[in-house]
Amino acid sequence: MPTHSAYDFAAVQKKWNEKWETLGLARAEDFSKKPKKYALVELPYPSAAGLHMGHCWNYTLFDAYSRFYRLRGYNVLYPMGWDSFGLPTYNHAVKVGRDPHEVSTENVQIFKRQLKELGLGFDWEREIDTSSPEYYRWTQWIFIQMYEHWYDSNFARRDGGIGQARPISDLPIPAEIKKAGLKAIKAYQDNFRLAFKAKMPVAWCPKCKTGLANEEVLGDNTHERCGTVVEERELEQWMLRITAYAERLLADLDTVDFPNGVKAAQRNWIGKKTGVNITYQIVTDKNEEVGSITCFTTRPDTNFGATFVVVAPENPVLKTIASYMDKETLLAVEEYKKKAQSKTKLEREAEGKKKTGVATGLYCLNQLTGTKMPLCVSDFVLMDFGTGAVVGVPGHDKRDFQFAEVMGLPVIRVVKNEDGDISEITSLSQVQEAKGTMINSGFLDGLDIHEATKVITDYLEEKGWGKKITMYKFHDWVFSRQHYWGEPTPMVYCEDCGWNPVPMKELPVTLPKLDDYKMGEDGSSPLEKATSWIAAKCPNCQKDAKRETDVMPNWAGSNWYYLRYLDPHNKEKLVDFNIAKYWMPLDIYYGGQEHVTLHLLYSRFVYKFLYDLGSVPGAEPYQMRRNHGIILGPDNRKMSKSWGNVVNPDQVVEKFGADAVRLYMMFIGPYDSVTPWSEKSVIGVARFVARLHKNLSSKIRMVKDASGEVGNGDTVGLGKLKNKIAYDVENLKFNTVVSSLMEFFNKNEKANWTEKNIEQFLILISPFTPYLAEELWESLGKTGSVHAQSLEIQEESGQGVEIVEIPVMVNGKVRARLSVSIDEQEQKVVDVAMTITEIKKFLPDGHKKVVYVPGKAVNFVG
RNA sequence: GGGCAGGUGGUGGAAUGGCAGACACGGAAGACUCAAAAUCUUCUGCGGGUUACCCCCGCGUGAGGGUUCGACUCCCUCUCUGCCCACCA
Repeated sequence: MPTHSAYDFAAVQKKWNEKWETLGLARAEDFSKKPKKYALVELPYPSAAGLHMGHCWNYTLFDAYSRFYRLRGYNVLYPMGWDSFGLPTYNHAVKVGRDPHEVSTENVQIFKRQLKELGLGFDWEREIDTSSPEYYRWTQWIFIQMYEHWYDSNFARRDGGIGQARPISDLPIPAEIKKAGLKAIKAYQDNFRLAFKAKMPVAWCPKCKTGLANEEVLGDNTHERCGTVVEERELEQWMLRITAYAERLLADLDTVDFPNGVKAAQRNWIGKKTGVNITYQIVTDKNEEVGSITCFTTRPDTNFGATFVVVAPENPVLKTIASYMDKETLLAVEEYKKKAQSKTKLEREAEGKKKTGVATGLYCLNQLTGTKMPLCVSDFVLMDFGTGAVVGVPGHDKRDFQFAEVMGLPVIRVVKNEDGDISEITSLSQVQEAKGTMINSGFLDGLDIHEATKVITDYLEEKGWGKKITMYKFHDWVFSRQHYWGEPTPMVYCEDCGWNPVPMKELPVTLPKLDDYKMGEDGSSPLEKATSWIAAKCPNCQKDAKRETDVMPNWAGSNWYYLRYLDPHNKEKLVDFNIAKYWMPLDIYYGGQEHVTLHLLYSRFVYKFLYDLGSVPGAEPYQMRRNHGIILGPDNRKMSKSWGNVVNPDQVVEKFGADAVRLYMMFIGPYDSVTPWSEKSVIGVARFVARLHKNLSSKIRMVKDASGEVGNGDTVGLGKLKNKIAYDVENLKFNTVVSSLMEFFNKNEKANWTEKNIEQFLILISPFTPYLAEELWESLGKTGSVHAQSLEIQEESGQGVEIVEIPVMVNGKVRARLSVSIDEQEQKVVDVAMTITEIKKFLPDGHKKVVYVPGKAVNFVG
């Protein structure tokens, strides 16, 4: 029931939803001569629960944005699609015993209905669905391209940069490999392919029964989707060599307009560090040499203070020296290994304070000092960073100090603090990590630590003890999932020929329908039971072979979807190059903070790869990125079923009308804020919509009765309002768009409006309240849709003399106001200002100075 | 531990270095009504003065300093909150 007026918004919405369906108002035109604008919101994951408020918020803001730019004469592309592969749909389908294809199709229908009922004008002719074979054919194509390319980091690129993906056939093969035959050549090539298979320890979710990428495992060691504590398993997995693109992913961040936080997060995620790999010989207590260990360090300057070496329990070096360790020690190492693999966040935090470890009984030789450093094992050293081994400098690294304390290892000071302190280091608080000059360090003594780092690095390289190295924190991307609802990996395994890609003309490899979609109890994919689907011919020798049963992760389809909107029905190519050239890069990409290191980084990688292939026109897909905020529940907590504070979009649209909900989405706060839903505030904008309807309806009646002659045109500032809103929309300040509209209407509600004023006002509000504007446009007797009009915005310049009211201040305190022409002479303004009674009252007898800023302020200083 | 973003009324939030608190919610009073809802009108940062009224004065954007004729805005120090990453060598 509408509660605020006689405005029957439900009927109006129904009427226009039906009419708009056929008009194609949001159609974007390839190669149009109008300026293009490609605005993208992250495509949703369609779930049975329907849209949540966050979707409504994001999509409404950019619907308004798109409509506004269309009115301003832009060729706007604002598309929508479905990221429909993924675990939630699969899990839901299995739970209710149905085919995920059907469940997914139904969910899409729910979403589409809801989007339309909010008046969101997407270009539906470009709709895509990542789980449709026509779409994932190209996801598979990208995978095969990666398989058939390697990264030549010395290749001179056409844009002047260094490093490019090249066909695997261009990979130089060493002579001895060539001699060894085809199998050896293939094995060699496999080491360089951008998509390759490798045995990897992989996080395994026992609930979802699938392997996960590191990125899908949260800090507390749980699966981000279901919250289950993950285990670790070794599996043969497809990997994508994203690390090959690390430098370009870093460097090109400078060329795009992303928020600082996003750039910082990506840099941090890539985690580039330069340092030195130092190799130490491992010796027994009888100085028998039994092996060697390489440690990565960013602080070689402190190496004179090194007193021990610690390796991760998983470090393979331990196997090679196992025969020199006693049984007890080996058992202890095994314990640490298990612990390292199943630690929760709480356990890690507890151990952050107290470290434990075990000494192997072996030693590493510090060539600098000639001392024997005990070789220890501890789980505070991580296998997946650096070399999985650390040289311990307890005097100048807090973790090393804690470890030394527990293990009773010596602490040597090699850096003099800035305050000159050179006392013995006996407590954690004395451990100085960042500043100082070298002491007790032979030829380094007296050098600043940064200078010392350079000197020692060169020295170590010269001696052959160490090697300068650049390290990255992130890893190649595990691209296999052991479940059903994803893109089949288009690879076939032949006993004789090994892995080969499915020929292009046979794509897509479609996901087979099954009788039973449940996971096997051992965690095997239901696809493994699809024997007739698995059976394939080897693309190379035509013998019987088997399909890959692992599917791709849910990021696979969403990595490149924005390209398919450009050319969604192309059967020959992923996207036509010239169409891509017209639309790319995206003008703005609006999405969630949670995607900045996953989707946003990986999709940049995929785009760069496609750029190397010559399939797309530029090196970066997103010219501008903005992150959306979060709408909390009315109780200021994150909306969640468990709190019972979820606000349902359907219900609020029914209660307040789509226009009011849209306006509230704009009005709720800055586009990137975290702010609670407040039904009280919805009432405010609903009142405004009702007032607009009532008041403008009667104005329209008056104008029509008097044949357009009644208005005397005393509307104040419609031109200024247009400029203000244009500025606000450009800067995504949607909340002040609404307040400006309210302010204008409050001022002019009772004025007489000319027909022209009403017309212009309706066009102006149409992006924000599309139904109301269209309805009133019709009752004004206008032909065509209000959304197909153009909005004239006058530039500020050339308007003649502008009068502004400026504050007149005495000693910085406002005492009066004064209306002046913006280009009035200073002396004249000051003279007038001095005659104001208020000013005379406060002006000291002999004021020293007057500051006049034209159009801004006058300030008398005493 | 690192990174990023913030701190403005009772609430959500406005403010290219130039009138702090726009706009809205909530609240108060009044109009309409048998009454209520809805709607409309006026007031609403804090403290004080004059309080018959117009008004007048002081204080105020997390704290402290700095730059400036002038600072919510720029700089420094500190503090608190939120988010992200984190035994990253």
